[in-house]
Amino acid sequence: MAPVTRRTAFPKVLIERDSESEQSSSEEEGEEEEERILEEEEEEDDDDDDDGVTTTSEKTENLEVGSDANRKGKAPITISLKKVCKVCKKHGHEAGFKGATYIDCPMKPCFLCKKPGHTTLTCPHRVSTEHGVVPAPRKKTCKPLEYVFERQLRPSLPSIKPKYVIPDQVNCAVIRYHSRRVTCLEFHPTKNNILLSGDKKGQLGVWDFGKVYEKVVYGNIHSCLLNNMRFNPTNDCMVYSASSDGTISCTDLETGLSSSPMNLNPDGWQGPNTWKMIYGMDINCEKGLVLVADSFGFLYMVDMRSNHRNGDAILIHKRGTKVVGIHCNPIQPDIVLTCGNDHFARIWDLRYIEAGSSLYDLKHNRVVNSAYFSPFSGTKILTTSQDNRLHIWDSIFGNMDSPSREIVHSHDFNRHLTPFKAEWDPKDPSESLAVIGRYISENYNGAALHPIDFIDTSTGQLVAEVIDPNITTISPVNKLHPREDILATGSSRSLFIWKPKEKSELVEEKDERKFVVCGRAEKKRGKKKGDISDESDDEGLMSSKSKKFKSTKTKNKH
DNA sequence: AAATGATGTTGCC
DNA sequence: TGGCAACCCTCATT
Repeated sequence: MAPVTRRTAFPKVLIERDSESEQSSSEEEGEEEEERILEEEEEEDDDDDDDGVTTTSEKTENLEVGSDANRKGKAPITISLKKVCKVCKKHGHEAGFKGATYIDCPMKPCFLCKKPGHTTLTCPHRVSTEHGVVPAPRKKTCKPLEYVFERQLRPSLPSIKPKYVIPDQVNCAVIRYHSRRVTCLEFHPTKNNILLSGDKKGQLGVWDFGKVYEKVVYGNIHSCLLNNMRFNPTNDCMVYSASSDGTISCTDLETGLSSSPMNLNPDGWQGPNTWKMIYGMDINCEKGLVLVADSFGFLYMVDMRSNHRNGDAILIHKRGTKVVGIHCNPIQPDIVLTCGNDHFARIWDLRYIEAGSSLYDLKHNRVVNSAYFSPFSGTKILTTSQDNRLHIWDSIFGNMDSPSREIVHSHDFNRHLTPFKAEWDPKDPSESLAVIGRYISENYNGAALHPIDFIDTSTGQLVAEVIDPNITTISPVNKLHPREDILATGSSRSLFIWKPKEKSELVEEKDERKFVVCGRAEKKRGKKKGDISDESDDEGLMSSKSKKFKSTKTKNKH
């Protein structure tokens, strides 16, 4: 199945319920113009605001609003003839959704690439994703050749770069499984159909998506944000979890019992200046250590045999700043990658670690949400930064002074979302495919949807953008299965399992997807639009799907 | 259907 | 250094 690319995606999806939805299609934009009643005259702002920004068509629109208001004869106080921008509060333009397309405030820098002078709609990185790719100084061209070189170093690589298999069809889902938004996901290391999920409330979910209906939620392990989970590499049923409550928990999935090998807030709440939160966590299996970092820049270690803290805390990032990620190198687990709010990702050698002993400091312009070594060789590093860029460092073909590639991508989250993290496909032998949810929405035939992007980090190209018309919320949490072609997504409070569509194309009328609805959503079954729980909606999904299949081949290049 | 609140990072003073 | 306001394409609830 040829993966879809941006701008050509899903042109044939028909969202049948959309006629009754709240967003008007682009033809109906006119009715969204509003009369603004203001208490003061704004006449003199006219020239300032319009300078170089407002187009003549906008002025015409303003006139129409005014005359429209006059016609209706509503003018109790003063009617401004202008639009007011919600973003910059200035007059003469508006920002916000027009149908399913968001119009940026022209006074602000581009929401995607953060550069001034244009808006997201006209951003070069949006029109062609390859504009977002900045090649390394020592890595100019010759992509196939690079692959040959890389193969010489790593003979296990297949002789031809394999084609990516993209899980792009929702196979099953648990709707509103958690009572708060999902914060992290983890597949079981040996049982292929078990997915663990953590949420903002600290609850741990265990879902058998093979049976779909089999699910458990543990509510008493943590008291707030469950930020990270790792399985004990020597014992499949033990899971370590890190939380903003300052504890590390170790939970036995067979008995449901958990212990707390570490608590960084033993004296309870003494105010925000002392409350420690744990975000980053990873396991060094060679040493049998759980590595953990807090929100004040310190690293801790927990011995897995004794289940007790080991040694002193070590300052690894700027004092007082949050460390959000830890990752041990897959080949040499003593080499550790950390990242945090001090705008750095840092590489350490666990054998000689002390404050300031980092081997490399990888500078970013903003907070670094995540940093991961590539899954097989560990020679590449993929980071996600709040400057709306993915960075790839390549220790063989590049150097560590600057990233060998920067890819502009919208993942600049607001505070209410779980941070986006680009993650490697653990099955891709070429160590180039990565998955990450997209913040900014795209207009897909009248629906504003937030896709999940598959990016070839070696070229910067968008390999696929995955959507389902029923997932209207942003999907910041994504995990690719370690062995199967499966993607798990956490979007708001729901979980989704995606599989490739090649099989469903053969049996297109037989939809085997299953949905389970939890919590309060059940009361609203069949009433609320966008709820994929009830049967009529599911049929709607199927019909839209089959229509999509019948016309997949048409390409309308933008 | 508009208002509300939860809430993290940043930059300015 | 700390306090505070601004940020502004969320989501679910009332």
